[in-house]
Amino acid sequence: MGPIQITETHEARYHDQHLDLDFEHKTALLDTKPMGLTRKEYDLLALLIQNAGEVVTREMLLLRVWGYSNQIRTRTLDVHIRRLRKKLGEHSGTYIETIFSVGYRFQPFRAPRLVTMPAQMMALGA
Amino acid sequence: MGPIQITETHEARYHDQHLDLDFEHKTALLDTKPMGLTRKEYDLLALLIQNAGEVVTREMLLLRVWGYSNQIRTRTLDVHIRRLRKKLGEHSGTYIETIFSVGYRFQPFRAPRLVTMPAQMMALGA
DNA sequence: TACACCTTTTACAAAACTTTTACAGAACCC
DNA sequence: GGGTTCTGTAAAAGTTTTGTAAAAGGTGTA
Repeated sequence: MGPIQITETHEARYHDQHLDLDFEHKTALLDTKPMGLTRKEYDLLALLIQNAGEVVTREMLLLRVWGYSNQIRTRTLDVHIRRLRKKLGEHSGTYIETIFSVGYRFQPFRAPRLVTMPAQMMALGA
Repeated sequence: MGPIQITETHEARYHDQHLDLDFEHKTALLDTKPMGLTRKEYDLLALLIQNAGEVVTREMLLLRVWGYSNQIRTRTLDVHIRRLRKKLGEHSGTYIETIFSVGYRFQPFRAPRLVTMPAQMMALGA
């Protein structure tokens, strides 16, 4: 397999049907209304969005948002995720996905979405 | 930010008519849909695929996926194989082969299947 | 200092995942 | 065929991880 070219483009904004982030001004709008995110909440959401579609590990989130190096045991990430989801309201389930024992993933809004079912349901052939 | 050059030394992906594994991102797609594998399920499938066409012994699987050294009696490998087969759906028979008293073998899709031979002879490379 | 607001921890509940158990069925060997 | 060993399977039991509410701890500011 040959060399891979990755071109990193740092978009200045994220935009979809409901959500707008301006990374330069650090503002977040949900259905045109300011989300009222705190600093940490914004940082967390921004990092997830900048990796939209990919899993971001807990380790990475704790490192990049909190500056925590490995092996620190804390639930603060979970609490912030919860508050983010709350502020995302009815869309939270559409946007922020939990990857068990790994981290979280932001999925851009685009209905209909590919299913990501809990593994056990899949195992049961649901 | 400019382009980044990454030179791959090992295969980073497996791909055939139905199945796609990205070993770097640890994702598995079956007919373009996420398989929803758990960590152990993924590790198991990845190890089999990385030895596609060859028998991987129970001993090796238990060592590499579970860290179990020899002489541990457990059925967890069998249970995980079963769950993998379930998630592989209709293709499971095509992909995962049981080698009696030896282990399992992953066969890439469309690989011509060798004639059924007493399993142990095959395992010995007969 | 007192207040308002944000962050982190604590403690427990709930969910997801893994392993064991128990037995049925298949493969193997005479 | 009959005995033995191994694998397939469902379900129970066990473990780990995440979700949540509430309390405690910080930080900035009037």
